[in-house]
Parts: sequence; structure tokens; C-alpha cells
Amino acid sequence: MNSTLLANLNPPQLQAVTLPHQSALILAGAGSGKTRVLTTRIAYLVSHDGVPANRILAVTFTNKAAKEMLTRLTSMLPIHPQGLWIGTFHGLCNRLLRTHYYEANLPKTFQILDSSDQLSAIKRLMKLMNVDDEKYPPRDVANFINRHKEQGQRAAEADTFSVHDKQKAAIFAEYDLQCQREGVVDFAELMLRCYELLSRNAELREHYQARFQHILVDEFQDTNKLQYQWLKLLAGTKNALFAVGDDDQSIYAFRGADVGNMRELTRDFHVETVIKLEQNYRSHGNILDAANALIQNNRNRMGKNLWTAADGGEPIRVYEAPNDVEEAGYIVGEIQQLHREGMDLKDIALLYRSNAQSRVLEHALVSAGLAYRVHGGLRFFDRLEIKHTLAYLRLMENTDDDNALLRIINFPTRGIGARSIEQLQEVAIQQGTTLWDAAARAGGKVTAFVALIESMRNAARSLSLPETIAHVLQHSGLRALYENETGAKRAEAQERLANLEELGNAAVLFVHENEDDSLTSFLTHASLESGEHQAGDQDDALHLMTVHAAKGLEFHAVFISGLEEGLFPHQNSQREASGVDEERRLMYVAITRARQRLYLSFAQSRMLHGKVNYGVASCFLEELPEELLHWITPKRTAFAPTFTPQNNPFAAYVSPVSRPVPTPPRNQRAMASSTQRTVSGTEWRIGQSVTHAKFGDGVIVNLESSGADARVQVKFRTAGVKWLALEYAKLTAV
DNA sequence: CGCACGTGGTTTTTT
DNA sequence: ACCACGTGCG
Repeated sequence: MNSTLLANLNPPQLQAVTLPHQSALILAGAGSGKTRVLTTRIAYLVSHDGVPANRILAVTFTNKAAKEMLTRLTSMLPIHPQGLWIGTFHGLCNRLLRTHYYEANLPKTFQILDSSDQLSAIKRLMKLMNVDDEKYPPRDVANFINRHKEQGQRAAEADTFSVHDKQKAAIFAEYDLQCQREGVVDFAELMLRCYELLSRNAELREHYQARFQHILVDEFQDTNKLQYQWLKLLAGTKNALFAVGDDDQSIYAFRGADVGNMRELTRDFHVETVIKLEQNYRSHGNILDAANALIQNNRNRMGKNLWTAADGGEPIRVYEAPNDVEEAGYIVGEIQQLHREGMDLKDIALLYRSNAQSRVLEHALVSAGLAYRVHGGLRFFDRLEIKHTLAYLRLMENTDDDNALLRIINFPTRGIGARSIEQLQEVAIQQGTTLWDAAARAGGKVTAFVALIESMRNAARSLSLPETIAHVLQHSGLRALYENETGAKRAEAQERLANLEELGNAAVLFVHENEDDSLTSFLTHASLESGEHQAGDQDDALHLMTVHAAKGLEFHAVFISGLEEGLFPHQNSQREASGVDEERRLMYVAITRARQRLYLSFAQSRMLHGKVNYGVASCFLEELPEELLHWITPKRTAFAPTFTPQNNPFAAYVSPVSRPVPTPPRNQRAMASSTQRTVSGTEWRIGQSVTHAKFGDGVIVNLESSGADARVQVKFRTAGVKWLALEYAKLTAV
């Protein structure tokens, strides 16, 4: 290892990198060189301490982080480290389970269910069990199952205080049996099954404990209970757990992450000194000062203050817009200015709390002709046509996979209707077999389907992976289906074809890059690394994303929009103080993405769920020191606690709302824009609050007039949505 | 079997 | 406002 690698580290970084063989917690602030410390530590262990690479295990959350770590590491070491394990929690568990499938009681070719596969498996099961899906929404059941698995609990250990939970636990138990029958595991199961394997099988546990002297974990604040238990199990009593994390950037509590693991770790592993990386190499002083001031409002921090050698830099710009459209207009104007001054679009990010906010921004960007890309959204392997193709491949690999069979038995349509499928399911239940076995004994068109899959399996034996995929596309009729599409759906079908083409490319690439180029391996890759797979990385385009998606990234200029109470911090978080704390950490993450320039903006009114909402500035704005801010619009001293359209004190000087019509008006919209004047002289409009003698309070959500009989659709607070004839209904405007 | 329409929901999301 | 999903008709 090059000695300058160590020379370039600051003192705490150096201390972390050169720690003796002991467990450690590294509190690494935003932009403090966290990945650098992790990778240099590994390089140091290998080349200085002479630790064989195969005695090291490095764990991340995302494939991107794992890849990044490996790339950086290989550039530091003279030779490629042999036997080093770097991967995501799930990827590593998969690896262990594939190796020890027998001991884990799994079929060799077990398949992985992603979230949507899991949901359909649950829906199917619930239908079978005759459970009311109104009373027990499958999504809730899925959450129940995953939450428990992530706590390390099986159905038998689930809390069943309420009848509701009892039922969910019963579904949970059946679901696990179904998965076992079908040879599939969901994401949480990968972790839990692996944990159980290691905790029950002393021989295996001791083998891996003896192997991995050093375990390094990235983003430790995001670990859930089960992941921490898994790490503890592997660490045993002798190995060193080197955990890097930042409690101030813990923003995934909602999906089970437990910051408490950081304190637990210091206790469980007797960590005496927590090393803090507080020097920030990313942002100018004002930005850091703002972030520090904000986060100080949180309780229960481990405590850390970022500082920088850079100067204060520019003040933080704050803008108050009359509405969301004008907020977007301001942002676009500033971006154009920055662009003119020479900043690349790709160095600018536009952040928001929730995805719905991107619409208005996108509209403004399109109008201005600015290139942008939205991060997040549908990923490559999640596309319908890809999932269908993969389902053929999965069924070929593992005919017990009922999920896969159901997805494709009639897609493309081959005359096997709902009735036939029901019959198959009945037979399967009666005889205690999988659908495939039932199908094999059925007749008619089902027989042809079984023969089709069998012939594909045979063909695959002598074909390479890309050839197999081509074969499936051809003989399943998927390609023809999209090729023959005409009319309105033509364009969409062409895109789907292009994606199928891309799947072929992905397979070619996969074969090149992986020693194990089996179908199972490729399918695992598809489930576990459904990755962004988005082209256009090189393009000079703005980045639009949620604050969550921005974690770990940095930009020259950052715009944080929609800083309003109820939006950011989000409404649903405001019930508990801990919720607002997490929102504050989110804001902290958002602020610390910026290198040079930071814009904060909010709007007095905003279109939300089809209604105009009036908001007040986010409390986070008031938590930032005034001297760091430059108000583009004048700062008002106080904000009213709540605004309604009626009492909005600013309504008087809100400039006329110029809301461009975003898309060609549809008939709905044409109606919506009209108002209805009736005999009584009252003017009815959408959004009008009304009261009805029988139904109570409500709001008009739609208007319709055909000749004399005008009707309004009213959403009542308690009575639901109703159409009422204005001539007869006793409706009063509020 | 496939499309049209109606209904409910709407924070954040990786694996 | 918009999207995803489920039901009912041609």
C-alpha cells in the first residue's frame, strides 16, 4: 500500500484506519471521508497488518456502495484482494444460503421474491384462506410479516394481543409454509433464514467466525435489529467489528432501522473510544453552520460538530413564493442563471420531501427546456415485460414457483382463463401439490403450456444464458405480442421491446462479468440488484430526487423546495417528537448535500391531492441562524398558526395565481374549471365547502351540468362522496 | 377476454 | 391531480 494514503489522512481518520484488532465505532459526519476511511482501513489491514483478504468481511446496504468500495479498494492495492467478501447484507446472506442450501433447508435453486412478488403471494394466500382483504389489507399483512422478520421473529413469536394481530400472525405462519413449499424466500427471509442457519448450526457458525477476523460495516445507523444480531453472531467473541455510521443521518426508522444499535454496539463490544470524524471536506462554512445549528435541536444525539477549513462562502438563499408554480419558476430562473455562469446542470440538485412535488418542478423545467433526470421510480428489473420474461426463466428453474406460474400461464394469452386457473388451484390444494404438478395432470390448453415450459427447459440445457433468454422471448410469444401491437399502444409496445432487448444485453454483460453465469445466478442478480440501470449518467442534466434518495450524494448547488409545515416536516411525522427529529435529520441530510450554494424555498399555497393547500414556513427555517441566511423575498416576522382560504392574511397581496394548464384539457378538467350559478344565485365551484342537512359537512369535488339539471359531486367528511342535484339538495355554502 | 369506468389512497424505500 | 386496482359490460 502506498504510504501517501496514510499521510493524507487527518488525525481521527488515521486513528480509525490504524486501530489495532478491536471493535470500534466511527461516528462519521456528512462529507467527512467515511468511505475513504473504510477502504483505507481494509487496505491497511491487508498490506500493513498482513491480514489475508479472505479474513475480511465488508457489509453495505446498497449494491452501489459495495461496488464503490471495491473500486476504490482495488485502486489502493497492488493486486486484487483474493477471497475478500464485500457485499450487501442481503447479497451476503444469499451467498451463504446458496452455499449451505441443504443445511438451511432450501432447494438448490431457491428464488427470491421482491416486494411486489411477496405482495402477490400474500394476496393469493389470503384468497385461499378466505380472509377479508378489506379488513386485512395485504399491504398491512406484508408489513406485519416483514416487521417481525426484521426483529428476528417468526409467526409463533408475533405479538397477538388483538384479534387483528392474531389473524395476521396466522397468515404469516401460512405464508412461510407456502414459501417453503414453493421454494422461494422474500428479502427479510434471506436475512432471517441466514441468521437462523448460523445460530442453530454451531459448526457453520464457528467456521465463519474463525474465518472473518475483521467485519466492517457501512451506514451502521441504518441497521435493523436482525442485521445487528446477524453481525454479532458473525463477530462472536474474538472478531473485530468496525462500524461506521452517523446517527444524525438516520432517516430510515420507518422501515425498521434502529439507531439504538449504535449505543448497543458500544456496550456489547466494549467500545471505549468512539472515533469522531468531524472535519468536513464538502461544504462551505455557512452551509455547515446551518446544518449544525439545525441538528442541535435534536435530543439523544451521540454528539458531533462538523467543521471545515474552507471559508464561510455564500449565504444561504431563502425564497418565499406565493404558490408552488411560482416557486418552481424562481428555481428554474436561478438554475438558468447558474448555468449561464458556467455551472454544469449535473452539478445541481433539486430536492423535495415527497415524490408528488416533482410534477410542478418538472413542468417548469420542460417549459424552460432544461435537461433533468428524476432519480428513483421504476427500476429496470421491475418493469412488467421484464418480470414476465423472468417469470418464464424462474419457472424453468423451479417449477414449484407458483407465483411465477400464475404470472405467465396466460401471458401472452393462450386461452387459459380465470376459471381454469381456479380449477388448477383447487386440485393443487386437494392433492397437496404445487400448481405445476396440478397443471401437469390437467388437460387441454394447460397441457400445451406445460409442454412449452418443458421444451424451454430442454432447450436451455444446451444454450448460453443470452441464448436462453432469446429462446424464451421467441417461444413464449412475448416478443410477437409486442411486435404486433398497433394503434394507441404501439409506442408503449416499442418501448417494452427495447427493454427486452436491453435484458438480452444485460445477460451478455452478466456472462462476461461473472464466473457463475448460471440461470439461477442471473435470476438472483435480477432480484437483488435491480439497480438503477438508467442511461444518461454522462449527460449534463439536473438531478431531481427526494431527500432520501440524495443521501450519500453531493452537488455544487442544491435547492430544497417545499419547506412548509406539514410537507417538510411531513404531517404524518408530527404526532411524535421522535418523528419530527427524524424529519430534522432528513433536513440535515438535505443541507449537507451542498458544496457551495444552497437555496431553501417555500410557498404560501400549493396544489396537493387536487386541492389548494395553504401552508406556513417550515419550523426548520426558523431553526437556522438568521445571519447565515439571505432572504430573497423579505422575511416576515411571524407566521399565523394556521391558514384557511378564508383567514389567510396574505391573500390580499398574493399576486394573481398564474397556473399554466399543464396538459391538454380533458373533459374532466373543462368541467372542473367551470362554475355553476343556480337559481338561488349561489355560485358553486370545486373546492367550495358546503354543508348538507343530512350528510353534514363536505366539499364540492366536481360539477356537472347538462341542460337544466345541474349536479355537484360532494365529498362529505363522514358520509362519503355523493352526486347531488342542485335543484333538490339542500346545500348551503359555508 | 379485454377494455372502460369508478373508487380509494396519497412520505420517505433498499434489498 | 394522479395512479393503481377492481368490477362490470361488450
